[in-house]
Amino acid sequence: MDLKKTLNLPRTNFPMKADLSKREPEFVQFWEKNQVYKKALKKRENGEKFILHDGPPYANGHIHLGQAMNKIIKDITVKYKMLKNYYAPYRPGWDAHGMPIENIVIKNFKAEDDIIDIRKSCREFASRWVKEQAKDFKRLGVLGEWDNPYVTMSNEYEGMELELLAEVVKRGYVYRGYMPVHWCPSCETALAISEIEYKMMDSPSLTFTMKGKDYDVLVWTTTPWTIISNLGLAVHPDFTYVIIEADGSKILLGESLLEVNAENAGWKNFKITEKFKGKELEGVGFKHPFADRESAIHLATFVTTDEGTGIVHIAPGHGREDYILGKEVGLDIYSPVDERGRFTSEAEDFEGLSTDKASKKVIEILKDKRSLVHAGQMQHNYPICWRCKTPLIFRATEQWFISIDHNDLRKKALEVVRKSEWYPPQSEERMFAAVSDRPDWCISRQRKWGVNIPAFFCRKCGKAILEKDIILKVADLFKKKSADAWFSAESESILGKDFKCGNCGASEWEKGMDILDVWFDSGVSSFGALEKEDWPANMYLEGPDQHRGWFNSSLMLSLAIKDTAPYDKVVTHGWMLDEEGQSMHKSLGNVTAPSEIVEEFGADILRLWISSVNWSVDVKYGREIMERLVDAYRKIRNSFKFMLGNLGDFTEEDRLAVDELLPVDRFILIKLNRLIKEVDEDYDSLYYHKVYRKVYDFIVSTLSSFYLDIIKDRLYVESKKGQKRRSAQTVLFELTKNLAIILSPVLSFTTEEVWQELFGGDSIFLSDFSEFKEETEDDEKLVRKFEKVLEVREEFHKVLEQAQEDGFIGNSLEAKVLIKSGLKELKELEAYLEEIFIVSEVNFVSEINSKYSFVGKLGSYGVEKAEGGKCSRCWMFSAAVGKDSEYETLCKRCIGVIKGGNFELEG
RNA sequence: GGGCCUAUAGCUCAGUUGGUUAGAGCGUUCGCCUGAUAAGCGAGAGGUGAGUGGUUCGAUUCCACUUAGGCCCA
Repeated sequence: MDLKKTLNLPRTNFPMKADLSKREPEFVQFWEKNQVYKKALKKRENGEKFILHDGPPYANGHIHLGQAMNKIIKDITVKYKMLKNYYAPYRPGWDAHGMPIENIVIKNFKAEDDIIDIRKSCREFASRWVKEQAKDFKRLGVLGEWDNPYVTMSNEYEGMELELLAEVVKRGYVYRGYMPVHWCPSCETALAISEIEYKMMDSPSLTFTMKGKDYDVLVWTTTPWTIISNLGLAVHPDFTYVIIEADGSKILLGESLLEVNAENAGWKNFKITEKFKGKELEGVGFKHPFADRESAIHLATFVTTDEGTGIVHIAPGHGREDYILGKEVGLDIYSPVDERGRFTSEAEDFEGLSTDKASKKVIEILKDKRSLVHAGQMQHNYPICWRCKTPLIFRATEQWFISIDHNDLRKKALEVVRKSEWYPPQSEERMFAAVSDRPDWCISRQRKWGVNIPAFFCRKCGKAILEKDIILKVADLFKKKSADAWFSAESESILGKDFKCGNCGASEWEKGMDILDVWFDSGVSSFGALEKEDWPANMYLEGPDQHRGWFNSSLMLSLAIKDTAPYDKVVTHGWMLDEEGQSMHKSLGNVTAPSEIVEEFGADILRLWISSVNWSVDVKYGREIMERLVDAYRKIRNSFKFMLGNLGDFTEEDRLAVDELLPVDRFILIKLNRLIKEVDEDYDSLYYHKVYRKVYDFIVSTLSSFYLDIIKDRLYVESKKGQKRRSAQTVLFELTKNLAIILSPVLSFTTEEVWQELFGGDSIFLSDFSEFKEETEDDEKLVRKFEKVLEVREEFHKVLEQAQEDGFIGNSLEAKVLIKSGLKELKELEAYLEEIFIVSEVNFVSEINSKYSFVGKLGSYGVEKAEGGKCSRCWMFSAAVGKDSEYETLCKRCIGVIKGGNFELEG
């Protein structure tokens, strides 16, 4: 008889080779076909709600790694909550309006083309990428309402957005302001904060004097053209200023900047004649270097002594701080520059000049007037347009703003920040700072692709109106026909025939052509995407840039509209970096696309990686990291394969009761139980890398290198349906089932595969998260006992290793072990020590004289050759081998199994 | 320049209120097995805790500065 065939060797269809990139799409189909997302929701429809509101990615290309990470973390979170029987819907969204799309699309159009055609093209472009990205995300295993996402360009959304704008207007937050904004003279538009880049550039750096009654003042600027609009000067109230006499002039400047300016100016002999505190200078007036007016000194704490003269030139139309100070002290907002960056007739002599040319002319004039003291160059981090890379100017324009301080909005927002939950905790400070510092929100854009602001302008006097009732009318229109309807709408039909200008009484109106800032689009997403009863969301989960972005815009609009925050908890993950810790940039060539990873390794590896890192800080991606993950994945997969292989003849009904289990089997169940508890808590705390670490270590240390190794003997050799084997199988069943469940939020594909192999039928996501069972005192005792014995095992391994390296023995079954130890735990488990050590015999002795020995902390150990013959079936050595006349090569145990017919022939 | 953050073995992570020789897993090296086999088991090597200075009897842990890097802002 071929004895090998009488063994119960593992058998399973679960392949060792995962072939993830090929087989994962089949599971995506399986989930879709079986409507797993819907069923999973339905199952928990009466459960407590957990609403994770999706921040909309921008629909202009395939997803990048950061977005993949974001969606995977969300998916893990939602799936965990789902398994815990929360009602946890996940409705993805997309941001579809905005400049990047417009810029790409517009390349196919000419200047004279119809805006409706351009917008149609934008819409098509965005639709296409919404579909592509949905595919990308689904491929990652993300479950959600993919057939019903919210998209900011849908008619419904565009209409809703205007309804909310109407509410914001009604509540008095929106004003028409004349304020300096970053302006791109090339694109002829105001830019949002997020549309500005910075670049080191050469700037002029000049100092010039302005004449006063008793002394002159030395002023510094890096933008000479703004001197045209100079209306004031600023000093720091606490700095010390001096008047010096140099080359026959009396000049005021900051004391700490005296030396550097003296050197620049080439003053040979100078002396300080007077000293002031900045605050003593308030109100002192100086003549503009060439215009016929005076500029007075004001106090401002933004003045620094890093560079310049300590005296800052103020042009309220061309700088934010200048504007704020100007407003405070009552200066005009003077900005004689048109949309192309050219001076208007208001600027008289400079009319028609670009800012660059005006700068040159200003310098010439200063020279002529002997006002220029020093002209140099400096490197400056200068704002440029993200699209055309042209340097930006600050230009005061008429724009629509949301007042951040109206109705105590900022104060309320800061209170809400304190009340909301932030993870990681430092995120709260960051958000607090972002809300504290933000200026009023400029919500209008001079672009084509977006939701139009339904403002009207009086043709006679230019008065602008933006009123609630009118907006609501237009909102209805948008809901039916999309925002495109704005272009064909007749002013008269919206406003009514006799709508008169409150200012001049005229009744002819022109539609405004501005669109809303895209941050307004996404800022109202909580209203657009969530059912009323799901509002506010339990959680927002985005990258760190959203403190200034979506976390902020969403908060402001929710407070303005509903007086409450849109979220209870805000979770931030880190930024995606390359192997060296540098951020990924196309220009650096260190970008990795998620599709590359999915193609080469599989989505489950990507998911495993995300789960393995502490994503609350920045995350590094690299080749070695992935290779380690692949190794880890294989270990996990093979362990499942081994367990499934040994469950081929086992079903739930074959399970033994806990009190029928062998001690080591019970021990493992208790360890599994503890693991479940810890992992549950770690999921709940968002410590996903701890989940990974604990489960993986459990599989590696507790299972693979210990438990699975030692029970092979029982599984393979013992009676097929005997208690010893069933005891181990019972535990294998619990391990397989529960490890699959607790890993399913992470390894969604592989655990589904395991689940189907184990049970077949419904998806793993329709099951429940494993429950922790309270431990008894007996359990604790048993664990302590085994943990002691495991330490002994480790010590014993050292001597076994010596014997094997020396070639004294090969397989550990060739060994007989001598132990000298008084440890009571060891004695108590004496009957199981052969199994635990995987040797043929264990004897307790009072002295060890073996050639191979080791003295450990818990005992001394010796290894000798096992006595008796080797059983050709179970490979253990025993004196009984050869005693049976019928089965000469078998041991007593195996003879019993064979004679009793307690096996099935394999193969 | 400002705000917030990161820095522990090749990699990913632990290190509880400052207290013995800083741990784990992977990888690597060496060995065993060949009944989980493009698998399994064991043992060994590997860290000036980014750097400098300070507080302290004592610092990976607290403070300051520096360096490198990240996000946001100017």
